[in-house]
Amino acid sequence: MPPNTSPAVVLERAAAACTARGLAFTPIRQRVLQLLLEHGKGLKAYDLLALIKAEQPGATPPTVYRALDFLTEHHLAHKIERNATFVACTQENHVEPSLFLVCPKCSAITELQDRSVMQALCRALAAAGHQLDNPEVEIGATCPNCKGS
Amino acid sequence: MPPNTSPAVVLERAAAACTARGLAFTPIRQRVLQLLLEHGKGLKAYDLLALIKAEQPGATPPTVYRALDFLTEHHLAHKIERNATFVACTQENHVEPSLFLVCPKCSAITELQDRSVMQALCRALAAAGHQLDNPEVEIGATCPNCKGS
DNA sequence: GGCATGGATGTAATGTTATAACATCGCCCT
DNA sequence: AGGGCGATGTTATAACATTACATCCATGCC
Repeated sequence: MPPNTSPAVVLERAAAACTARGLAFTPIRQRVLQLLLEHGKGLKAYDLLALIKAEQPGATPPTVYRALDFLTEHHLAHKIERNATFVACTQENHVEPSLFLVCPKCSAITELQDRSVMQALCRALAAAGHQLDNPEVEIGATCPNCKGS
Repeated sequence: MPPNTSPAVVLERAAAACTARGLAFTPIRQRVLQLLLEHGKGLKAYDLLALIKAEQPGATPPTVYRALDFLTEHHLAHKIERNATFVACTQENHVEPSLFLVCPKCSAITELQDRSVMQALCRALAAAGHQLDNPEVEIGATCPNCKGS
């Protein structure tokens, strides 16, 4: 996979994945994913709502929350809990758990897959009698751009 | 340290730490920490507010948020971002980063220190050009009690 | 003593994030 | 045609958090 997959390609993959699984990739859902992809960094639900509203004045919170629920449920987007933002998933293959590096300064999100960290983590969890719950692990980490400042 | 340090001991340690650092461990702050300790698992700010209000009817959101800000700023408590709960810190020595295991079912919080996981994590972050931001890393992990169900 | 200072708290209002509940639409299937 | 069902529209409200400004009170200084 190229370092930065273009929004168009990701969208197309998402459409294909939905078709394959019998899911409805409706215009709203598609548009929300597109906005997330175009924006790049995490977007808040109400920012998204404002963008949608510009095109579709009747939009309300449920409009975007429902689309986001769909996208996150089907692993086309992720919710970053720590700052209540949403980000498009750009990993083709989402069987492996990912680390999400969230920059506290600029809110940029970097999705990172690292087998050895995950193994160490799962081992430690198992030793404590726990079990990794969801494959999205958020880490607060200053990004390269903000590290200097 | 014994496996479960008693609330009284932790409170006393907190009071000592504040005195040593010239901080005001006021009744409200003390009471909030005490409630967190007694409760054991994560408490939401408004649950805490309800408890405080029972004793002090004039309490409002800022009353508890200010106490929580104080406690988290001075590492006497932690905020669990993923479900907006707060938990007392029970580790005596908070120089080392900790993992916070958050059970998605029952919201129990387990604080875990594991050097090897942290080292693996920091190595992976460094390789990606990032730097660990805060020493509190949250992991969604089903707890031993909920694992069966 | 008088009084300025600054941290802590009181108080009111508001901002931000998320969901509940119910109505309606449109498609597919028979 | 009509039933079923998933998606969407619509209204209201719940849940979480902050801003802004007023007040209080302990301390230190004149």
